[in-house]
Amino acid sequence: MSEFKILIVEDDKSIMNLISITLKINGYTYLSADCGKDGVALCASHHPDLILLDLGLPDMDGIEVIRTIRTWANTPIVVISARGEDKDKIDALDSGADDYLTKPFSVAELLARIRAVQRRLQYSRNDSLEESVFENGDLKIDYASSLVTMNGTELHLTPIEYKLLILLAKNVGKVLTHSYIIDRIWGNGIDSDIVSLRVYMAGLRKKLKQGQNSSLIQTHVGIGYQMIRI
Amino acid sequence: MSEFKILIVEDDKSIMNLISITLKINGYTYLSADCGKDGVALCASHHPDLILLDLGLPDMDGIEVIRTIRTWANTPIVVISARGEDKDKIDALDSGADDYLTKPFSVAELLARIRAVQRRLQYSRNDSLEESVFENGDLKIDYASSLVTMNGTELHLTPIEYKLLILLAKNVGKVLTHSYIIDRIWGNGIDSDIVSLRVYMAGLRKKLKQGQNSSLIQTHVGIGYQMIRI
DNA sequence: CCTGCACATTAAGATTTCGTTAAGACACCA
DNA sequence: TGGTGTCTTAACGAAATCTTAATGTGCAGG
Repeated sequence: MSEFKILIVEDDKSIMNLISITLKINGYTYLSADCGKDGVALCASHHPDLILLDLGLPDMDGIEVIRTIRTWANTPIVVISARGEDKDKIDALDSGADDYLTKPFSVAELLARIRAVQRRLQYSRNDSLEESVFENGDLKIDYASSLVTMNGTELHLTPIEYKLLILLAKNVGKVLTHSYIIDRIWGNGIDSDIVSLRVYMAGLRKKLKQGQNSSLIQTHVGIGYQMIRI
Repeated sequence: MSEFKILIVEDDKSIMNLISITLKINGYTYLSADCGKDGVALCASHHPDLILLDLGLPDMDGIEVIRTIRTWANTPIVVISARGEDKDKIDALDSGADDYLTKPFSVAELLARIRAVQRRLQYSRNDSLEESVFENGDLKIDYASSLVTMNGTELHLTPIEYKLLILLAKNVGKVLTHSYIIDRIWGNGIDSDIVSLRVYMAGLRKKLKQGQNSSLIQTHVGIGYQMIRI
Protein backbone atom coordinates (compact mmCIF):
# COMPACT_ATOMS: atom_id res chain seq x y z
CA MET A 1 0.00 0.00 0.00
CA SER A 2 1.29 3.44 -0.84
CA GLU A 3 1.80 5.97 1.90
CA PHE A 4 -1.19 6.98 3.89
CA LYS A 5 -1.15 10.62 4.90
CA ILE A 6 -3.00 11.79 7.97
CA LEU A 7 -3.71 15.34 9.00
CA ILE A 8 -4.00 15.96 12.73
CA VAL A 9 -5.82 19.08 13.88
CA GLU A 10 -5.40 19.38 17.62
CA ASP A 11 -4.39 22.21 19.93
CA ASP A 12 -3.53 20.21 23.04
CA LYS A 13 0.19 19.59 22.74
CA SER A 14 0.34 16.43 24.81
CA ILE A 15 -2.40 14.75 22.83
CA MET A 16 -0.82 15.92 19.61
CA ASN A 17 2.40 14.27 20.75
CA LEU A 18 0.70 11.04 21.65
CA ILE A 19 -1.08 10.82 18.33
CA SER A 20 1.84 11.82 16.16
CA ILE A 21 4.19 9.36 17.84
CA THR A 22 1.64 6.60 17.57
CA LEU A 23 1.14 7.28 13.90
CA LYS A 24 4.85 7.44 13.21
CA ILE A 25 5.47 4.13 14.97
CA ASN A 26 2.78 2.52 12.91
CA GLY A 27 4.14 3.68 9.61
CA TYR A 28 1.79 6.51 8.79
CA THR A 29 2.83 9.88 7.42
CA TYR A 30 1.29 12.85 9.15
CA LEU A 31 0.79 16.59 9.00
CA SER A 32 -0.26 18.69 11.94
CA ALA A 33 -2.13 21.89 12.65
CA ASP A 34 -3.00 23.45 16.00
CA CYS A 35 -5.94 25.50 14.88
CA GLY A 36 -8.88 25.22 12.51
CA LYS A 37 -7.65 27.74 9.99
CA ASP A 38 -4.33 26.00 9.50
CA GLY A 39 -6.09 22.67 9.37
CA VAL A 40 -8.33 23.73 6.53
CA ALA A 41 -5.39 25.24 4.68
CA LEU A 42 -3.25 22.13 5.04
CA CYS A 43 -6.10 19.96 3.90
CA ALA A 44 -6.51 22.05 0.77
CA SER A 45 -2.83 22.09 -0.04
CA HIS A 46 -1.74 18.57 0.86
CA HIS A 47 -4.79 16.38 0.21
CA PRO A 48 -4.45 14.05 3.20
CA ASP A 49 -6.10 10.62 3.11
CA LEU A 50 -7.61 11.06 6.54
CA ILE A 51 -8.18 13.87 9.02
CA LEU A 52 -8.14 13.55 12.79
CA LEU A 53 -9.99 16.55 14.07
CA ASP A 54 -10.35 17.79 17.62
CA LEU A 55 -13.65 19.57 18.08
CA GLY A 56 -12.36 21.97 20.71
CA LEU A 57 -10.15 24.36 18.79
CA PRO A 58 -9.10 27.87 19.76
CA ASP A 59 -10.18 29.71 16.62
CA MET A 60 -13.07 27.86 14.98
CA ASP A 61 -15.76 25.46 16.01
CA GLY A 62 -14.85 21.96 14.91
CA ILE A 63 -18.21 21.59 13.20
CA GLU A 64 -17.34 24.62 11.08
CA VAL A 65 -14.09 23.00 10.04
CA ILE A 66 -15.95 19.90 8.92
CA ARG A 67 -18.49 21.91 6.94
CA THR A 68 -15.78 23.94 5.28
CA ILE A 69 -13.77 20.94 4.21
CA ARG A 70 -16.88 19.12 3.06
CA THR A 71 -17.64 21.85 0.57
CA TRP A 72 -14.92 20.56 -1.67
CA ALA A 73 -13.50 17.27 -0.31
CA ASN A 74 -14.75 13.92 0.83
CA THR A 75 -11.65 13.18 2.83
CA PRO A 76 -12.62 10.94 5.74
CA ILE A 77 -12.76 12.85 9.01
CA VAL A 78 -12.48 11.18 12.40
CA VAL A 79 -13.54 13.51 15.14
CA ILE A 80 -11.85 13.60 18.53
CA SER A 81 -13.72 15.22 21.33
CA ALA A 82 -13.70 15.59 25.05
CA ARG A 83 -17.41 16.09 24.92
CA GLY A 84 -19.04 12.72 25.07
CA GLU A 85 -22.49 14.10 24.57
CA ASP A 86 -24.69 12.55 21.99
CA LYS A 87 -25.73 15.88 20.57
CA ASP A 88 -22.16 16.81 19.62
CA LYS A 89 -21.60 13.42 18.13
CA ILE A 90 -24.70 13.68 16.02
CA ASP A 91 -23.90 17.21 14.89
CA ALA A 92 -20.43 16.20 13.85
CA LEU A 93 -21.61 13.13 11.99
CA ASP A 94 -24.40 15.06 10.34
CA SER A 95 -21.95 17.67 9.18
CA GLY A 96 -20.02 14.98 7.40
CA ALA A 97 -17.66 13.39 9.90
CA ASP A 98 -17.03 9.71 9.37
CA ASP A 99 -16.32 8.48 12.84
CA TYR A 100 -16.04 9.65 16.40
CA LEU A 101 -13.53 9.15 19.19
CA THR A 102 -14.12 10.27 22.75
CA LYS A 103 -11.33 11.40 25.05
CA PRO A 104 -9.73 9.68 26.72
CA PHE A 105 -9.17 7.07 24.05
CA SER A 106 -6.74 4.21 23.85
CA VAL A 107 -4.05 4.09 21.21
CA ALA A 108 -5.38 0.74 20.12
CA GLU A 109 -8.79 2.24 19.50
CA LEU A 110 -7.34 5.12 17.50
CA LEU A 111 -5.46 2.71 15.27
CA ALA A 112 -8.52 0.53 14.90
CA ARG A 113 -10.59 3.49 13.73
CA ILE A 114 -7.93 4.45 11.24
CA ARG A 115 -7.77 0.93 9.88
CA ALA A 116 -11.53 0.89 9.59
CA VAL A 117 -11.45 4.06 7.52
CA GLN A 118 -8.71 2.63 5.34
CA ARG A 119 -10.73 -0.46 4.72
CA ARG A 120 -13.77 1.54 3.84
CA LEU A 121 -11.75 3.73 1.54
CA GLN A 122 -10.18 0.85 -0.26
CA TYR A 123 -13.54 -0.75 -0.63
CA SER A 124 -15.29 2.24 -2.10
CA ARG A 125 -12.37 2.85 -4.40
CA ASN A 126 -12.79 -0.56 -5.91
CA ASP A 127 -16.42 0.12 -6.25
CA SER A 128 -16.82 3.60 -7.55
CA LEU A 129 -13.63 5.47 -8.09
CA GLU A 130 -12.13 3.23 -10.75
CA GLU A 131 -12.80 2.73 -14.38
CA SER A 132 -16.47 3.59 -14.24
CA VAL A 133 -16.88 0.23 -15.92
CA PHE A 134 -18.19 -2.77 -14.10
CA GLU A 135 -17.69 -6.31 -15.36
CA ASN A 136 -19.00 -9.54 -13.96
CA GLY A 137 -19.19 -12.65 -16.07
CA ASP A 138 -20.77 -11.71 -19.35
CA LEU A 139 -22.28 -8.59 -17.87
CA LYS A 140 -20.69 -5.24 -18.49
CA ILE A 141 -21.90 -1.89 -17.23
CA ASP A 142 -20.48 1.42 -18.34
CA TYR A 143 -21.66 3.86 -15.73
CA ALA A 144 -20.42 6.90 -17.60
CA SER A 145 -22.50 6.20 -20.67
CA SER A 146 -25.19 4.18 -18.90
CA LEU A 147 -24.58 1.30 -21.22
CA VAL A 148 -25.28 -2.27 -20.27
CA THR A 149 -24.15 -5.18 -22.40
CA MET A 150 -24.32 -8.95 -22.17
CA ASN A 151 -21.77 -10.78 -24.28
CA GLY A 152 -21.30 -7.55 -26.20
CA THR A 153 -24.92 -7.10 -27.17
CA GLU A 154 -26.52 -4.02 -25.76
CA LEU A 155 -29.45 -4.30 -23.39
CA HIS A 156 -32.26 -1.85 -23.23
CA LEU A 157 -33.20 -1.34 -19.63
CA THR A 158 -35.94 0.85 -18.25
CA PRO A 159 -34.88 3.48 -15.68
CA ILE A 160 -35.95 1.40 -12.73
CA GLU A 161 -34.35 -1.73 -14.07
CA TYR A 162 -31.14 0.19 -14.57
CA LYS A 163 -31.19 1.60 -11.05
CA LEU A 164 -31.81 -1.86 -9.70
CA LEU A 165 -28.94 -3.35 -11.63
CA ILE A 166 -26.56 -0.59 -10.57
CA LEU A 167 -27.54 -1.04 -6.96
CA LEU A 168 -26.84 -4.74 -7.14
CA ALA A 169 -23.62 -4.24 -9.06
CA LYS A 170 -22.30 -1.66 -6.60
CA ASN A 171 -22.81 -4.25 -3.91
CA VAL A 172 -21.66 -7.42 -5.61
CA GLY A 173 -21.53 -10.27 -3.18
CA LYS A 174 -23.62 -8.48 -0.61
CA VAL A 175 -27.12 -9.54 0.25
CA LEU A 176 -29.40 -6.54 0.00
CA THR A 177 -32.61 -6.55 1.96
CA HIS A 178 -35.94 -5.84 0.37
CA SER A 179 -36.42 -2.72 2.42
CA TYR A 180 -32.97 -1.44 1.58
CA ILE A 181 -33.51 -1.90 -2.12
CA ILE A 182 -36.95 -0.34 -2.05
CA ASP A 183 -35.60 2.57 -0.08
CA ARG A 184 -32.80 3.12 -2.55
CA ILE A 185 -34.93 2.85 -5.65
CA TRP A 186 -38.12 4.57 -4.67
CA GLY A 187 -36.75 6.94 -2.08
CA ASN A 188 -37.74 6.60 1.51
CA GLY A 189 -41.40 7.07 0.69
CA ILE A 190 -43.59 4.36 2.04
CA ASP A 191 -45.04 3.22 -1.26
CA SER A 192 -44.25 0.48 -3.70
CA ASP A 193 -44.22 -2.87 -2.02
CA ILE A 194 -42.10 -5.84 -2.42
CA VAL A 195 -44.50 -6.99 -5.09
CA SER A 196 -43.32 -4.33 -7.50
CA LEU A 197 -39.76 -5.19 -6.72
CA ARG A 198 -40.48 -8.76 -7.72
CA VAL A 199 -41.88 -7.68 -11.02
CA TYR A 200 -38.79 -5.65 -11.79
CA MET A 201 -36.51 -8.43 -10.73
CA ALA A 202 -38.36 -10.70 -13.09
CA GLY A 203 -37.95 -8.22 -15.92
CA LEU A 204 -34.31 -7.65 -15.19
CA ARG A 205 -33.52 -11.33 -15.00
CA LYS A 206 -35.34 -11.96 -18.23
CA LYS A 207 -33.20 -9.43 -20.00
CA LEU A 208 -29.98 -10.56 -18.37
CA LYS A 209 -30.63 -14.21 -18.98
CA GLN A 210 -29.70 -13.80 -22.60
CA GLY A 211 -26.33 -15.25 -21.67
CA GLN A 212 -26.32 -18.31 -19.49
CA ASN A 213 -25.65 -16.50 -16.20
CA SER A 214 -28.99 -17.59 -15.00
CA SER A 215 -27.65 -17.32 -11.49
CA LEU A 216 -26.16 -13.85 -11.58
CA ILE A 217 -28.83 -12.57 -9.27
CA GLN A 218 -29.77 -14.84 -6.43
CA THR A 219 -32.83 -14.76 -4.24
CA HIS A 220 -32.59 -15.03 -0.48
CA VAL A 221 -36.04 -16.00 0.58
CA GLY A 222 -37.39 -13.82 3.33
CA ILE A 223 -34.37 -11.52 3.10
CA GLY A 224 -33.63 -10.00 -0.26
CA TYR A 225 -31.39 -10.35 -3.31
CA GLN A 226 -27.72 -10.67 -4.09
CA MET A 227 -25.62 -10.34 -7.21
CA ILE A 228 -22.89 -12.90 -7.01
CA ARG A 229 -19.43 -12.38 -8.39
CA ILE A 230 -18.59 -14.75 -11.18
CA MET B 1 -1.60 -9.18 29.72
CA SER B 2 -2.15 -6.81 32.59
CA GLU B 3 -3.47 -8.13 35.86
CA PHE B 4 -6.83 -9.80 35.85
CA LYS B 5 -8.88 -9.05 38.93
CA ILE B 6 -11.56 -11.44 40.10
CA LEU B 7 -14.21 -10.77 42.69
CA ILE B 8 -15.43 -13.81 44.63
CA VAL B 9 -18.78 -13.59 46.36
CA GLU B 10 -19.26 -16.71 48.47
CA ASP B 11 -20.30 -17.31 52.05
CA ASP B 12 -19.08 -20.87 52.47
CA LYS B 13 -15.63 -20.48 53.95
CA SER B 14 -14.18 -23.74 52.68
CA ILE B 15 -15.23 -23.06 49.11
CA MET B 16 -13.98 -19.53 49.40
CA ASN B 17 -10.63 -20.92 50.47
CA LEU B 18 -10.50 -23.39 47.66
CA ILE B 19 -11.26 -20.76 45.07
CA SER B 20 -8.98 -18.07 46.41
CA ILE B 21 -6.04 -20.39 46.70
CA THR B 22 -6.63 -21.72 43.22
CA LEU B 23 -6.77 -18.23 41.81
CA LYS B 24 -3.67 -17.13 43.64
CA ILE B 25 -1.69 -20.12 42.45
CA ASN B 26 -2.70 -19.38 38.90
CA GLY B 27 -1.62 -15.79 39.00
CA TYR B 28 -4.94 -14.03 39.34
CA THR B 29 -5.62 -11.16 41.68
CA TYR B 30 -8.75 -11.50 43.73
CA LEU B 31 -11.12 -9.72 46.07
CA SER B 32 -13.61 -11.47 48.28
CA ALA B 33 -16.96 -10.82 49.87
CA ASP B 34 -19.10 -13.15 51.96
CA CYS B 35 -22.43 -11.51 51.35
CA GLY B 36 -24.30 -9.83 48.52
CA LYS B 37 -24.14 -6.33 49.87
CA ASP B 38 -20.38 -6.39 50.23
CA GLY B 39 -20.08 -7.97 46.83
CA VAL B 40 -22.00 -5.20 45.12
CA ALA B 41 -20.01 -2.58 47.02
CA LEU B 42 -16.68 -4.13 46.10
CA CYS B 43 -17.72 -4.40 42.49
CA ALA B 44 -18.60 -0.73 42.43
CA SER B 45 -15.39 0.39 44.09
CA HIS B 46 -12.82 -1.93 42.54
CA HIS B 47 -14.09 -2.68 39.03
CA PRO B 48 -13.13 -6.33 38.84
CA ASP B 49 -12.68 -8.01 35.45
CA LEU B 50 -14.78 -10.99 36.45
CA ILE B 51 -17.16 -11.96 39.22
CA LEU B 52 -17.61 -15.43 40.68
CA LEU B 53 -20.97 -15.34 42.39
CA ASP B 54 -22.54 -17.95 44.64
CA LEU B 55 -26.30 -17.88 44.32
CA GLY B 56 -26.96 -18.93 47.91
CA LEU B 57 -26.03 -15.94 49.98
CA PRO B 58 -27.15 -15.08 53.51
CA ASP B 59 -28.40 -11.55 52.90
CA MET B 60 -29.56 -11.16 49.31
CA ASP B 61 -30.78 -13.38 46.56
CA GLY B 62 -28.02 -13.97 44.07
CA ILE B 63 -30.33 -12.93 41.24
CA GLU B 64 -30.75 -9.58 42.95
CA VAL B 65 -27.01 -9.15 43.04
CA ILE B 66 -26.79 -9.79 39.30
CA ARG B 67 -29.59 -7.38 38.50
CA THR B 68 -28.09 -4.70 40.67
CA ILE B 69 -24.67 -4.97 39.12
CA ARG B 70 -26.12 -5.13 35.63
CA THR B 71 -27.73 -1.75 36.08
CA TRP B 72 -24.37 -0.11 35.66
CA ALA B 73 -21.75 -2.70 34.64
CA ASN B 74 -21.29 -5.44 32.09
CA THR B 75 -18.66 -7.19 34.10
CA PRO B 76 -18.78 -10.89 33.25
CA ILE B 77 -20.46 -12.93 35.96
CA VAL B 78 -19.95 -16.64 36.41
CA VAL B 79 -22.53 -18.08 38.72
CA ILE B 80 -21.81 -20.84 41.20
CA SER B 81 -24.80 -22.84 42.28
CA ALA B 82 -25.48 -25.87 44.40
CA ARG B 83 -27.06 -28.85 42.73
CA GLY B 84 -30.79 -28.89 42.24
CA GLU B 85 -31.06 -25.19 41.63
CA ASP B 86 -31.76 -25.45 37.94
CA LYS B 87 -34.46 -22.85 38.10
CA ASP B 88 -32.14 -20.42 39.82
CA LYS B 89 -29.45 -21.09 37.29
CA ILE B 90 -31.80 -20.21 34.46
CA ASP B 91 -33.00 -17.10 36.22
CA ALA B 92 -29.41 -16.08 36.74
CA LEU B 93 -28.55 -16.48 33.07
CA ASP B 94 -31.68 -14.64 32.05
CA SER B 95 -30.74 -11.81 34.38
CA GLY B 96 -27.44 -11.38 32.64
CA ALA B 97 -25.02 -13.93 34.03
CA ASP B 98 -22.50 -15.22 31.51
CA ASP B 99 -21.87 -18.77 32.58
CA TYR B 100 -22.42 -21.08 35.49
CA LEU B 101 -20.62 -23.64 37.55
CA THR B 102 -22.35 -26.40 39.48
CA LYS B 103 -21.18 -27.54 42.90
CA PRO B 104 -19.20 -29.58 43.34
CA PHE B 105 -16.88 -28.38 40.61
CA SER B 106 -13.32 -29.24 39.80
CA VAL B 107 -10.57 -26.70 39.96
CA ALA B 108 -9.78 -27.43 36.35
CA GLU B 109 -13.30 -26.55 35.33
CA LEU B 110 -13.22 -23.33 37.27
CA LEU B 111 -10.04 -22.27 35.56
CA ALA B 112 -11.39 -23.28 32.18
CA ARG B 113 -14.47 -21.11 32.64
CA ILE B 114 -12.36 -18.18 33.66
CA ARG B 115 -10.13 -18.58 30.65
CA ALA B 116 -13.20 -18.81 28.44
CA VAL B 117 -14.48 -15.52 29.78
CA GLN B 118 -11.08 -13.93 29.29
CA ARG B 119 -11.02 -15.07 25.70
CA ARG B 120 -14.47 -13.75 25.09
CA LEU B 121 -13.60 -10.42 26.64
CA GLN B 122 -10.53 -10.01 24.53
CA TYR B 123 -12.46 -10.93 21.48
CA SER B 124 -15.34 -8.59 21.98
CA ARG B 125 -12.94 -5.76 22.58
CA ASN B 126 -11.31 -6.30 19.24
CA ASP B 127 -14.59 -6.79 17.58
CA SER B 128 -16.87 -4.12 18.91
CA LEU B 129 -15.17 -1.19 17.24
CA GLU B 130 -15.04 -2.31 13.69
CA GLU B 131 -15.03 -5.50 11.71
CA SER B 132 -18.46 -6.43 10.73
CA VAL B 133 -16.94 -9.85 10.36
CA PHE B 134 -17.12 -12.61 12.92
CA GLU B 135 -14.78 -15.57 12.80
CA ASN B 136 -14.70 -18.69 14.91
CA GLY B 137 -12.92 -21.80 13.77
CA ASP B 138 -13.97 -22.47 10.23
CA LEU B 139 -17.04 -20.33 10.58
CA LYS B 140 -17.14 -16.83 9.20
CA ILE B 141 -20.01 -14.39 9.33
CA ASP B 142 -20.04 -11.12 7.44
CA TYR B 143 -22.80 -9.16 9.10
CA ALA B 144 -22.68 -6.31 6.61
CA SER B 145 -23.34 -8.56 3.65
CA SER B 146 -25.27 -11.22 5.53
CA LEU B 147 -22.90 -13.87 4.31
CA VAL B 148 -22.03 -17.02 6.19
CA THR B 149 -19.21 -19.30 5.11
CA MET B 150 -17.66 -22.52 6.40
CA ASN B 151 -14.15 -23.18 5.17
CA GLY B 152 -14.80 -20.62 2.48
CA THR B 153 -17.89 -22.24 1.03
CA GLU B 154 -20.99 -20.16 1.34
CA LEU B 155 -23.88 -21.47 3.38
CA HIS B 156 -27.47 -20.80 2.55
CA LEU B 157 -29.37 -20.19 5.76
CA THR B 158 -33.06 -19.50 6.17
CA PRO B 159 -34.00 -16.29 8.00
CA ILE B 160 -34.59 -18.03 11.30
CA GLU B 161 -31.44 -20.07 11.04
CA TYR B 162 -29.51 -16.91 10.33
CA LYS B 163 -31.02 -15.06 13.28
CA LEU B 164 -30.22 -17.99 15.51
CA LEU B 165 -26.63 -18.13 14.38
CA ILE B 166 -26.15 -14.40 14.81
CA LEU B 167 -27.59 -14.54 18.28
CA LEU B 168 -25.21 -17.29 19.28
CA ALA B 169 -22.26 -15.62 17.61
CA LYS B 170 -22.90 -12.26 19.26
CA ASN B 171 -22.75 -14.10 22.56
CA VAL B 172 -19.90 -16.51 22.02
CA GLY B 173 -18.99 -18.23 25.20
CA LYS B 174 -22.16 -17.17 26.90
CA VAL B 175 -24.82 -19.67 27.81
CA LEU B 176 -28.16 -18.57 26.38
CA THR B 177 -31.31 -19.96 27.93
CA HIS B 178 -34.12 -21.42 25.90
CA SER B 179 -36.49 -18.66 26.87
CA TYR B 180 -33.97 -15.97 26.03
CA ILE B 181 -33.36 -17.40 22.58
CA ILE B 182 -37.03 -17.90 21.87
CA ASP B 183 -37.75 -14.38 23.01
CA ARG B 184 -35.07 -12.95 20.75
CA ILE B 185 -36.03 -14.93 17.69
CA TRP B 186 -39.79 -14.93 17.79
CA GLY B 187 -40.27 -11.66 19.59
CA ASN B 188 -41.68 -11.54 23.08
CA GLY B 189 -45.00 -12.70 21.72
CA ILE B 190 -46.34 -16.06 22.68
CA ASP B 191 -44.16 -19.09 22.91
CA SER B 192 -43.14 -20.87 19.81
CA ASP B 193 -42.09 -23.93 21.74
CA ILE B 194 -38.74 -25.22 22.60
CA VAL B 195 -39.55 -27.98 20.18
CA SER B 196 -39.33 -25.64 17.23
CA LEU B 197 -36.07 -24.30 18.57
CA ARG B 198 -34.71 -27.81 18.57
CA VAL B 199 -35.68 -28.33 14.99
CA TYR B 200 -33.87 -25.18 13.95
CA MET B 201 -30.84 -26.08 15.97
CA ALA B 202 -30.76 -29.39 14.19
CA GLY B 203 -30.98 -27.71 10.82
CA LEU B 204 -28.33 -25.19 11.71
CA ARG B 205 -25.96 -27.79 13.03
CA LYS B 206 -26.47 -29.90 9.96
CA LYS B 207 -25.46 -27.03 7.72
CA LEU B 208 -22.55 -26.01 9.90
CA LYS B 209 -21.26 -29.51 10.34
CA GLN B 210 -19.89 -29.48 6.84
CA GLY B 211 -16.55 -28.92 8.52
CA GLN B 212 -15.88 -31.07 11.53
CA ASN B 213 -16.65 -28.48 14.20
CA SER B 214 -19.38 -30.68 15.42
CA SER B 215 -18.99 -29.04 18.78
CA LEU B 216 -19.28 -25.39 17.78
CA ILE B 217 -22.68 -25.22 19.35
CA GLN B 218 -23.06 -27.00 22.66
CA THR B 219 -26.21 -28.09 24.39
CA HIS B 220 -26.74 -27.39 28.06
CA VAL B 221 -29.36 -29.84 29.11
CA GLY B 222 -32.26 -28.22 30.86
CA ILE B 223 -30.79 -24.77 30.29
CA GLY B 224 -30.08 -23.76 26.73
CA TYR B 225 -27.29 -23.48 24.18
CA GLN B 226 -23.88 -21.97 23.85
CA MET B 227 -21.52 -21.29 21.00
CA ILE B 228 -18.03 -21.99 22.19
CA ARG B 229 -14.99 -20.11 21.01
CA ILE B 230 -12.54 -22.24 19.14
C1' DC C 1 -33.78 -53.95 33.23
C1' DC C 2 -37.28 -50.97 32.66
C1' DT C 3 -39.13 -46.26 32.69
C1' DG C 4 -39.19 -41.40 32.17
C1' DC C 5 -37.06 -37.29 30.68
C1' DA C 6 -34.72 -34.13 27.64
C1' DC C 7 -32.92 -33.75 23.39
C1' DA C 8 -31.89 -34.81 18.17
C1' DT C 9 -33.56 -35.83 13.86
C1' DT C 10 -36.57 -36.87 10.16
C1' DA C 11 -40.73 -36.56 7.55
C1' DA C 12 -44.93 -34.37 6.00
C1' DG C 13 -48.58 -31.03 5.88
C1' DA C 14 -49.52 -25.99 6.40
C1' DT C 15 -48.09 -21.50 5.45
C1' DT C 16 -45.49 -17.93 3.61
C1' DT C 17 -42.88 -15.96 0.10
C1' DC C 18 -41.50 -15.94 -4.95
C1' DG C 19 -41.73 -15.69 -10.01
C1' DT C 20 -44.22 -14.74 -13.88
C1' DT C 21 -47.82 -13.30 -16.78
C1' DA C 22 -51.23 -10.20 -18.17
C1' DA C 23 -54.19 -6.28 -17.96
C1' DG C 24 -54.99 -1.62 -16.80
C1' DA C 25 -53.05 3.18 -15.42
C1' DC C 26 -50.19 6.78 -16.31
C1' DA C 27 -47.03 9.92 -18.57
C1' DC C 28 -44.78 11.57 -22.47
C1' DC C 29 -44.57 13.07 -27.23
C1' DA C 30 -45.68 13.69 -31.89
C1' DT D 1 -55.75 12.64 -29.70
C1' DG D 2 -53.62 8.42 -30.34
C1' DG D 3 -49.54 5.82 -29.79
C1' DT D 4 -45.63 4.19 -27.33
C1' DG D 5 -43.27 2.86 -23.56
C1' DT D 6 -43.10 2.38 -18.64
C1' DC D 7 -45.05 1.65 -14.13
C1' DT D 8 -48.29 -0.59 -11.00
C1' DT D 9 -51.49 -3.99 -9.45
C1' DA D 10 -53.77 -8.44 -9.36
C1' DA D 11 -53.69 -13.30 -9.82
C1' DC D 12 -52.01 -17.96 -9.47
C1' DG D 13 -48.84 -21.83 -9.75
C1' DA D 14 -44.30 -22.97 -7.83
C1' DA D 15 -40.81 -23.00 -4.48
C1' DA D 16 -39.01 -22.37 -0.01
C1' DT D 17 -39.80 -22.13 4.69
C1' DC D 18 -42.18 -22.89 9.00
C1' DT D 19 -44.50 -25.79 12.17
C1' DT D 20 -46.10 -29.90 14.09
C1' DA D 21 -45.95 -34.70 14.90
C1' DA D 22 -43.56 -38.97 15.24
C1' DT D 23 -39.59 -41.67 16.02
C1' DG D 24 -34.91 -42.56 17.75
C1' DT D 25 -31.10 -41.88 21.18
C1' DG D 26 -28.72 -41.26 25.49
C1' DC D 27 -28.93 -40.83 30.27
C1' DA D 28 -30.45 -41.06 35.21
C1' DG D 29 -33.38 -43.17 38.80
C1' DG D 30 -36.09 -46.76 40.56
